[in-house]
Amino acid sequence: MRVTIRDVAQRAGVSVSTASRALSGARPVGTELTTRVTAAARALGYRQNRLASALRTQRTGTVGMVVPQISNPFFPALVEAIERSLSGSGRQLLLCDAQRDPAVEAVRLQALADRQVDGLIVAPVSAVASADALAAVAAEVPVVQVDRYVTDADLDWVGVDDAAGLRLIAGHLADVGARTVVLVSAGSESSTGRSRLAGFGPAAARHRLTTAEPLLGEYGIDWGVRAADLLRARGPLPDAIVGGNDEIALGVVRGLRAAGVRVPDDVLVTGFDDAGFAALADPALTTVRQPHALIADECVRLLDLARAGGEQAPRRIALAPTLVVRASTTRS
Amino acid sequence: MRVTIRDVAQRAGVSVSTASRALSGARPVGTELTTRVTAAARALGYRQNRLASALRTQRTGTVGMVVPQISNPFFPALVEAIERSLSGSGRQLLLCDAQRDPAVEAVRLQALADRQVDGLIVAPVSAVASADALAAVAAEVPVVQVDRYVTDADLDWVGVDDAAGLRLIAGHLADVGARTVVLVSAGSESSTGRSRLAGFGPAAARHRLTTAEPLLGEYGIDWGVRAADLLRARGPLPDAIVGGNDEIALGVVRGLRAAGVRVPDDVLVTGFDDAGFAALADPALTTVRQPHALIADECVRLLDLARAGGEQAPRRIALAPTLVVRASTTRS
DNA sequence: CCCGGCTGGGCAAACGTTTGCCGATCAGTA
DNA sequence: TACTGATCGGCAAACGTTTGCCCAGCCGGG
Repeated sequence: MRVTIRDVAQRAGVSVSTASRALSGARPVGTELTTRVTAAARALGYRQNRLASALRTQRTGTVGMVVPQISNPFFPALVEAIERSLSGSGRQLLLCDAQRDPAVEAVRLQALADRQVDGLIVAPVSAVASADALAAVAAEVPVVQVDRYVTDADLDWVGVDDAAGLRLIAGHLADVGARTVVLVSAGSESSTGRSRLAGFGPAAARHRLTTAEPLLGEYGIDWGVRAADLLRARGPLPDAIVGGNDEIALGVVRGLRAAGVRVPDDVLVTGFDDAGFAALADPALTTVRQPHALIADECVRLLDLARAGGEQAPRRIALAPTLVVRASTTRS
Repeated sequence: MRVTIRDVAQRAGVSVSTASRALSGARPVGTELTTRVTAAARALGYRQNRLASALRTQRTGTVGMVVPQISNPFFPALVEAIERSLSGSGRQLLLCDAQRDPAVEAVRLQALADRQVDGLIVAPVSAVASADALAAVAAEVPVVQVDRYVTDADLDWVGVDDAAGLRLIAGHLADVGARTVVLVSAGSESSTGRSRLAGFGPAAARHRLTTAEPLLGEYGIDWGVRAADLLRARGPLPDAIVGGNDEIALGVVRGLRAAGVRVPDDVLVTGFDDAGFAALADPALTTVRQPHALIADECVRLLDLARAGGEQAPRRIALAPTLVVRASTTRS
């Protein structure tokens, strides 16, 4: 049988309420009693039953998170950052995987809400198919979207400033002498695909880069490989290929290589996200690093704000990324 | 105010206990009442408060997991598998990151125990420094170790059969004509380092491979790079280099490349784990794939067993890996 | 007609906390 | 001395469930 606050109170010779107050500091308790209670607690090895506490206070000290797929290397980094950001205030992360399926995602969201999490951080699987479940759960508990967002829902969002990232890339490519660039990215099912596409044109124009028609598929290495072929079939290659994320970029590199095109000697390639393997790939990938820690902090801050402040206009926070130059755009 | 079982009972015109029994099926309830209760629950959109339920039943339907570092690409795959395995029985995973620090790990373990998780799945940070905290928490809740284990604690463990993995690698290397091999792995702080070292010699001998003195450092790409240099300094390279995990192997490839040694043309390299980037690397890495799903299922099974069966001798379950042959050992 | 057993509904007590309220004690002031 | 207010301990009621126990009703057997 675990030791309860009742045992502590008994050993300290005080009432349960006094013990509770002495331990939690909810109200001042005489110094002598306080020491007696804390001594008793230590002696007995008392540790609070968070469940009972949560039932009473309506606060679990737990934040739920749902990611589309944890094995997608972008998310572990984010999870880690959020876990760290939360642990600063003694909270825990309850993590779920949506298995890339909006139906699974809906179940997970409900399960987390049933567990009375204090807040929910969600990277929605789909910009449209995830909307209903997200809206439903947002009615019960503060929700912050991260990385991706659903359309038609007035929910907070925190992510990277895609336009800024593309400006960084365009600037860098211009610096190393590229004149013509083409974007290979994901289509508009995901919000990031949409905004990276939107940001590309202006960024290129700003640095006087000539662009060709973008190739839009899906985030994934396979699409990158295929896009490389399509690109070669289209005629002479551009000076640089801008990948919508690191996986696409890596696929492009692989596809070009298979055809005897060398990176970076014949064509430059850039990624987006700075997922773990971007540095490990060969050639190491020039990319744009998402500010994980900042994103995480911002998510947590918005959750706290939502709890404190009640209803407000949804906030959309786009944080500035940084450029990471590696071998894939460095001519030796 | 959320709708409680009380509201459901009221609307159905029955007592709270009947409502509870009708919904949970804990005891048979007349068919008419059952339908009335379920109809009321649906109409009101009732969803059980898991906290209250857990407080009463002493079962949270939540399993805690602590990993050394979620951004280490091996763990997301494991987390995903375990999450999936648990969701089959309607349970949730409460994930924590130990930030590679036994002290943080201890805090996380306690925090999970305080939240009354039904079980704990832990990949200990350190074979020795993690032992005390793990033993302490194991006194309160069933614990299963995964991947790594601590010495001097009688706790269940589930992981991969390192010896079998090395036999697969040795056999494959012998098949492709290698005669001399050397192991580059991690030292004995981690249990896997120890057992992979132990398995290497016999596996090589079985396939009549000549071995040289192993190089032992730590899991990580940097050590691989350094080891490649050490190896070259030592004299003529072996036919094949066996990495203790994929990161080391990739580091070795990089180190060799930098010195103008080609993989696989000049020397073969293998990894271990089949982390996500192993397939993405260039050359794609021949490696041994951990059976994530099996490991996950086994962890969950052991936890359930521990809850049901009470105290028993600790079980150590080593599951057979499979060989994945890729470019790093394929001479064209 | 009586009795025993079974079915199924409801009361109320838990689970381990927190907290509103009451009242006791004590110091300070008139 | 009496009164006021502040300080602080304790009682007991919550939080939302589940479940042990009791009891009513009913059926079948003797």
